[in-house]
Amino acid sequence: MFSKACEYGIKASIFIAINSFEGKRVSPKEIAEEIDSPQAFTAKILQALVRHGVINSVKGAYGGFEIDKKDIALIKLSQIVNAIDGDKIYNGCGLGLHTCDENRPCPVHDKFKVVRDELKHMLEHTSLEELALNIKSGASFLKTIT
Amino acid sequence: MFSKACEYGIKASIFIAINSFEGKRVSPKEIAEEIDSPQAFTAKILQALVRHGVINSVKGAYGGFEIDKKDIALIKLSQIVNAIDGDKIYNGCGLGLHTCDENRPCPVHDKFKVVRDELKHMLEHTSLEELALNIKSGASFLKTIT
DNA sequence: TTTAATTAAGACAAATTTATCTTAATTTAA
DNA sequence: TTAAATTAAGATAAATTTGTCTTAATTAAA
Repeated sequence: MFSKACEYGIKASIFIAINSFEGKRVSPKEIAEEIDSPQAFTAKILQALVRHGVINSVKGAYGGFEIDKKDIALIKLSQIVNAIDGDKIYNGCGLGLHTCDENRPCPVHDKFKVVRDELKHMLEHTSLEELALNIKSGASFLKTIT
Repeated sequence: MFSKACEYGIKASIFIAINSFEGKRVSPKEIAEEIDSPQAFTAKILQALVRHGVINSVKGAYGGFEIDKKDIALIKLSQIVNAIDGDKIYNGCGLGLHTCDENRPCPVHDKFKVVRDELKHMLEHTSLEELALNIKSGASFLKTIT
């Protein structure tokens, strides 16, 4: 469903959010350890999230990645997915037709639309805040137990 | 959402079904032309569909691919997707965790479940027959206009 | 039985995604 | 101002997916 890059991006954003609640910046190393992802690849994804304004980076000593506390509740999964995978999840045809719309639909256009609308709704209504709070409370987890 | 292989597999199956209604077998060449896909790659996917019993192949002169008429209404999209992409669409964790269940869910487990269940339901309740009939009636299309 | 037509299979190649490594640029603090 | 700590960027490599090509195996019909 999502690319690996997107999976890492979501998990990294959650971990950054958790730490930003406490005013702490985190490094790619910490992030990669906490979400069980390849560090250098994760760093690339963080760069993309910074470019898209989802997270902030501070260079130099005592630097790291962070998210403005007041933004955490406003950031939706859709923004993270969009920053990394683009909008193909919204606009792409289920069967890969270049143009697929009501006028000239692919065979699964209507059926696919229901599923995609559900996905879209989920992404647009799920905030980083609620995901981060669930991790903090122990209701969900960022990686498999070692 | 689906792999290219899966997209081609679905479109190919629909085209084969349409022709099987009329008792005609079709070749990989015809199929690839009709669904606008790379021929040799499509042939590989057809082999997988044959191995999984979704379609039949007949070698030699006057051979080609076909589907038993009586099966067309019974074949569901889920069988095609499963033959090509496996069951990861059903069992995989939205964030790639190796184990993700009610006991130890990933951050999007519940939210993702709703979307995946919708997709699963769609795939399991959409028959090759209805997709093929919609193409025949001109209500949907297998490729973009040239 | 032979030939022509066809799918099957496997080796290969290209493109994309995932992952790593090295160096540059920036920033804070001493 | 210098040094240390950090992210940014770009080159490279590995893995996977997508796509191609050649040859083998099979089959129907003449």
